Amino acid sequence: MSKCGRKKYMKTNLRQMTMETIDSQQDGSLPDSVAESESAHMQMQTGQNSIPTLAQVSVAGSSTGRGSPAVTLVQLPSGQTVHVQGVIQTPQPSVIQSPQIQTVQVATIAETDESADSEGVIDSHKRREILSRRPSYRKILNELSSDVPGVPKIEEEKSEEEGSPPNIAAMAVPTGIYQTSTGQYTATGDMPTYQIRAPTTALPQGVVMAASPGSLHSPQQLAEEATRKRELRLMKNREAAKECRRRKKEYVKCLESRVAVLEVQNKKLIEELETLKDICSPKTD
DNA sequence: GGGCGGTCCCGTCAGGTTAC
DNA sequence: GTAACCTGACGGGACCGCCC
Repeated sequence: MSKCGRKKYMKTNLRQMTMETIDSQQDGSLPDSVAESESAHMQMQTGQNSIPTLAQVSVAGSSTGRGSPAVTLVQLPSGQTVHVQGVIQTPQPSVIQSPQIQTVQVATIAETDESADSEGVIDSHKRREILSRRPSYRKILNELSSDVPGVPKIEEEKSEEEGSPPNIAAMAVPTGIYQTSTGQYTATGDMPTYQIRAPTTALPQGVVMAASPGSLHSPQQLAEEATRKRELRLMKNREAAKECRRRKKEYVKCLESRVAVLEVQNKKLIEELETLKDICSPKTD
């Protein structure tokens, strides 16, 4: 396999992994609505399907308020009711909660309502859903940031006329944003290069933004105009690609931190389950 | 030192999405 | 309807570490 072939193979794998992560969250495996079924969630998280129903769990009241700890009423087999403060305190939106979820839900409703539709139409819709592009990283993260205080908001890119000089790739990168799980980005290799690198994207000095089409007469002028337009388009696309990659990095980093949080939550839930088991189990003296 | 694998970043293209 | 924007995919270069 050639080098490029390898790279594509790895890139494809990475993409698949990312999409699998997204899928696994979109299919409801994350505690988006813990308050709805905490007992079921506990079993799901621990993977112990054989555990008999030890106690009936209900959540008292606090599911609507963000930040307020949920008090869980645990009804023991003996009839005794125990107040347990849950580990999960707020229904937290998934990191990749996005309009796409809504789209799928709408599609589901539509399918239900219009059950007389032909399967072909439904299939084409489903295919469309599957193939449709995800919302942009900025959109996803900005929606997140509006829900979750800890999530940084991706800044709107400032246009050159109002922002930094165009020949400096000044990006509002939070400290440590490039630190991945492997820590490779923290090395002094790539980051400074990324920030300091003088862009090769600046338009040639002679390139004017646009000439009025009416003033173009000769084929040479038309060709020059076409060249200018192409260079302008390439330059914009270059910048857009950079910005897109930056957002993607931020998005991935956000996912990673989300995973870390969920792992901690999961661990606490397991501990809580063990505690409840101890409480509920008959004492063998 | 040179080859090789792994990783990262970049520019470009193509095609989908969005805004007007 | 279309220009502008966004992003996946591709090809390529650079860098680093390992092995011979």
